[in-house]
Amino acid sequence: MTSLNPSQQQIVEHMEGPALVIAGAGSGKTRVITHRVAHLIEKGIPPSSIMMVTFTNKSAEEMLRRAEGLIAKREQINQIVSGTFHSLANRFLRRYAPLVGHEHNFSILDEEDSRDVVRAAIAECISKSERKFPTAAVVRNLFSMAFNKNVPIAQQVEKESPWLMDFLGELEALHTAYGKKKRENNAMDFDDLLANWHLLLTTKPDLELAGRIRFIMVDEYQDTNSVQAEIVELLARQHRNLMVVGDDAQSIYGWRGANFANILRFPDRFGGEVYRLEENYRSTPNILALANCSINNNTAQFVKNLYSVKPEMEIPRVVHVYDQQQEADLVTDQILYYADQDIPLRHMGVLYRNHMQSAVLQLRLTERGIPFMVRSGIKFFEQAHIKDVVAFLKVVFNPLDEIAWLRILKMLPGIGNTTAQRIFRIFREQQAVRLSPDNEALTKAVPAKAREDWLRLAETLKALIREGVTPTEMIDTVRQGFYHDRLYSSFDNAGEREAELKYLGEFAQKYRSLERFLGQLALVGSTVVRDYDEETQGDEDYLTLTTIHQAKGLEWDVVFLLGLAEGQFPHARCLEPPERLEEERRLFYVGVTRCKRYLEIYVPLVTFHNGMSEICRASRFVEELPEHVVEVTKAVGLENLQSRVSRRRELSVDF
DNA sequence: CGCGGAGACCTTTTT
DNA sequence: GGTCTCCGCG
Repeated sequence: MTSLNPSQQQIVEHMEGPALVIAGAGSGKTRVITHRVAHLIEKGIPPSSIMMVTFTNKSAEEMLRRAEGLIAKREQINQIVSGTFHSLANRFLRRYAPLVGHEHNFSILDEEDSRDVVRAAIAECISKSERKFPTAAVVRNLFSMAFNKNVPIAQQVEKESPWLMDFLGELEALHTAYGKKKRENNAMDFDDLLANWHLLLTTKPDLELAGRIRFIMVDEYQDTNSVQAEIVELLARQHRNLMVVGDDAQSIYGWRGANFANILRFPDRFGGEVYRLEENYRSTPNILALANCSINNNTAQFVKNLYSVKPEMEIPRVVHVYDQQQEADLVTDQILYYADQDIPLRHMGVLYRNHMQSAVLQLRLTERGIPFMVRSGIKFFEQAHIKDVVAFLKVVFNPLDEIAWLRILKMLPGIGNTTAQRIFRIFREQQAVRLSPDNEALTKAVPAKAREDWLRLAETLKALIREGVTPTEMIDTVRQGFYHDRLYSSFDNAGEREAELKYLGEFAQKYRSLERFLGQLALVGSTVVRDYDEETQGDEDYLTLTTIHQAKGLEWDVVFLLGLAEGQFPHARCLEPPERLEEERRLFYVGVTRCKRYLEIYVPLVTFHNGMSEICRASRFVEELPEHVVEVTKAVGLENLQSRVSRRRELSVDF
């Protein structure tokens, strides 16, 4: 599609007031937004007064990439206020942090860091009682859920985790302690970014951002939670030029508080035009038929009439396979088959429900020499050695970052949790000391065993705080100096890890300031995954592997959907209540509608569960499809497998 | 108080 | 298969 159709054009030219765009998969949602932004700029609206916001990093990247294709002037693109809610919150708060009780150089806690802070708070304020207190992970998750749904802790516990009712008092005390600790450490977690942004917009409506933004475009509006929706409303309060775009059928973040009722409420709250886009430009009619049949099994879905403008093509395939190994084999074969048909690898995507489902395939692809890029999986920047080195940069940036300090201190032999905390406390009391640990009071707290390494640490830190040191230089300094021995003594694959640290240094070259680099790492980096194939560089052709959640907004000619087994997809935890299951079905819908031409769905007979193989049934999402929309095949040798599997199971042989 | 080993426990999806 | 927790030794 090269030009806009009339209904898209109409939306693009919609100049004033609120507008809601309800648009099906493949109907050009993001396209409408980017064209509209280009249109506004053409009309002379300053780019710096236009905001494009969305929920995930991937869609934010995609949005900006597409805008680049439409707007000639580089500096105009750079001026557009564009990103995820979290990245925009970060930008805004860097400037105004003192108004919410933080310094400008606040740290951003990732999920693991947050858990550590919660753990520390538990240790401090909950006495070891007879009762077994929930783990830090459970507590943190609870806090986050309550925030995302915008309800008090008590209500969240009562509704979703009644087994924690006994701990209600402790949990509330802990929540306070957690907040206090974050303030002491000059740190915000992901939720605080939004909460504080929201707070500023409410209490200081005259701050720069809200007034300057005249046009707001929100993509994937069905994925916003109530806090995000309110932020948008507050930003648009003055000029009311708010356009939200979404598709209730693609709402897949309900589990973290997203509420597609936000879409429904929009006309009541804002009024304005409602547009619908139902023409699908992406998929063949055969794929859409499958998608429509599937989504019609949802009762809480608005009927949508997606129709394709493309000619009929191949029927989507459902392939029954034995297990993940065979699945990986067959998918690899098919990838090579399509490659022979002159379909480049970059037009093929492999999608799955959870990261682990891709592990076997990654191995197979490597063996067969197919270059690929994992868009989501093992989180590269969250591995221990990466975090170890980054901790040094964090304390340079924010000397109050307790988590990072403790991490560093505990690397010294003879220093464990207790000593590390004692040292940190002394350090914090003597604010003036800042980054020079070769200080008397501190040195006294260091056990003799660690004395030598302590001096080396002091030296390293001194080198890092010199004026004008770039993030890359810092990383290299730590890697070659202080961290080198530790790396080789504590990991058996130290060589590999060192190579990854070198890569981290290269990655950091894009960032001159520590603030930008650390921000990137915390907000975007956690999902950036390094390409596994070393040769996958630059413009080389590679296959994409991704979770369905992160595939939203993307499209491929060939799509492989893996692991359509009951319990995996839909996931065992999402069978109840019905809303959960319907969200899973929407997830399937999202996966299917990523595909332009050739869709292959794989159904394994055996899956892994708790380290054991288990027979499972085909996913209901496949079973409930009418015969005419798919072509079902069984992998070679599968005919007798059912009985073979049952027999093995009786003998309880592990296979 | 650090540290290593043994055992329990969970392993959805994202910022 | 990997992380988190607990326990006992030095």
